[in-house]
Amino acid sequence: MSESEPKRSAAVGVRARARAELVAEITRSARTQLAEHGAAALSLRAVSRDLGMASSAIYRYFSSRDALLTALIIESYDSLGAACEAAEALVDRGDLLGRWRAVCHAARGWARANPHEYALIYGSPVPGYAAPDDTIDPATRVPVLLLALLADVAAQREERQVEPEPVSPLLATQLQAMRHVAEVDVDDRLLLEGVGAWTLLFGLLNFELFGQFANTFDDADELFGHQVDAAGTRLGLIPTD
Amino acid sequence: MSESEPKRSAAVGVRARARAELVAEITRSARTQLAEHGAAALSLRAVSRDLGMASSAIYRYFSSRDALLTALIIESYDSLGAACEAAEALVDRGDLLGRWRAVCHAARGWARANPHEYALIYGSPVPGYAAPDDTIDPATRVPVLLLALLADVAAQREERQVEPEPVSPLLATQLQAMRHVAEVDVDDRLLLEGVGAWTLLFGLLNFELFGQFANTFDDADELFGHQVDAAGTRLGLIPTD
DNA sequence: CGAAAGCGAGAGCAGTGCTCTCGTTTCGGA
DNA sequence: TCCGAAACGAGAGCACTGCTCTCGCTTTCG
Repeated sequence: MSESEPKRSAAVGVRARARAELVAEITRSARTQLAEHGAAALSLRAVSRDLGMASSAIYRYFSSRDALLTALIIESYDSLGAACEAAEALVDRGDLLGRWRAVCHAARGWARANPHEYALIYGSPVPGYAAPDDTIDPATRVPVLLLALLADVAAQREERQVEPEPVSPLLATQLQAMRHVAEVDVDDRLLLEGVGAWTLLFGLLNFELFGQFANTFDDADELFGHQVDAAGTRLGLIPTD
Repeated sequence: MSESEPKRSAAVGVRARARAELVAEITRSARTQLAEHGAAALSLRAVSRDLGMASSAIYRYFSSRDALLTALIIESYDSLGAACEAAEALVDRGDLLGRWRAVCHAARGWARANPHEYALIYGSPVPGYAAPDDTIDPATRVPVLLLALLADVAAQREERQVEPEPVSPLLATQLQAMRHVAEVDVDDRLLLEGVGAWTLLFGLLNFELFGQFANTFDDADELFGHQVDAAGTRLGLIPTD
């Protein structure tokens, strides 16, 4: 536990400290490269040149290019999640539609400001790439945020009677597992509507950022706002309360 | 295959014929590589080795790796479009929900059968890559198919009065441009609903194929069917007619 | 104090996209 | 029919990549 007798009390150890700093510097340089030229152009050698060290030295800190990419993926998920959470937290808790809108527009704002990071996490995965377990937690931040919102929707309209959606055993199990992730209680119907809204949100972002809207909705501001509001209506969110 | 017609042969030219064949062989080999290892692993040198020719010779037929990729993109769009069109054509014209379902499930079937091709056209684009004009036409096959479906929806329910959706001038212009692509007449409200359905469809496919549903909807069959039917309901499609 | 582990540099390997040159083959106009 | 021009394939070469291995040096720790 405690090293209570360091002769020369060198805190955490000069080597460990240097290591942490170098890991941070490497990811910082890599993040810059990612933002400027995209994940495909991320080069370990370019990072090493940027830091003035031999390319082989990078491997003391990241076992492979994929490992570095994984670190960037985690950072990106966290960055997006933080942006959405921050925007949503600013809205009055009772304004459910406002909270939904805030999440959507924050996600879009982040994606447009960081297109390469967005493509890294929501675009085509690298062929041989298997997402390590470290990535699934940050990846769930936005879904968890939406699940909490759904729970508040369910709570707010609890007096109204909703007839249950008939779902198959498999789908029911999957929905139950989804509830378990965020520890919320939402009926099947609303949960399915939420999955649809979540999917639509990132479908819109994919189309806009990956060029599928090109030549038609080059300016997707209003289309996005309309679709988000329509999805909000489907979730039972009403303008003011 | 008789070469006893010197005039015809001369007209086509042995060299032009060889060229066309080689272009076809190169794309065939490249398509195999793409299907097996993904776009990132597509190597001009590997293609040249596969065909038993020097790597530099490839450049007589494709000016760059990107040019080859563009050919594969066009092929993929056409393949997906053809699959959807074929499936949709099998359904009775009056069964609008059936046609919508057919398109969606055909798209999903194609995407799952050709995941790398799907990632190539609906995943993150190559950073410096600008889609040539040749690609936009094949890319519109599925949207055009859906627009035709929407037009039939509008025609079938023409008696029912729909109050117009208030849209801004910009959005109205964009929707008008969209109508122009497929030469159909669909009111703003239905058109917006159609864009949402189209976006949701590929949002679902992206999530499923790119791993966002992992650990939750590993088997997305029923979720997909449910979301597709829900979108169909929103479009005003009813089970049977 | 001395062995062990961590570290950085450099050389090297196999692979990539792409360019250039150099003979050869084919085409098309005179 | 002939001959210059264009198309072509092969090979060498350049600059770059991820990654491995070895070799000294330094920090750590028993």
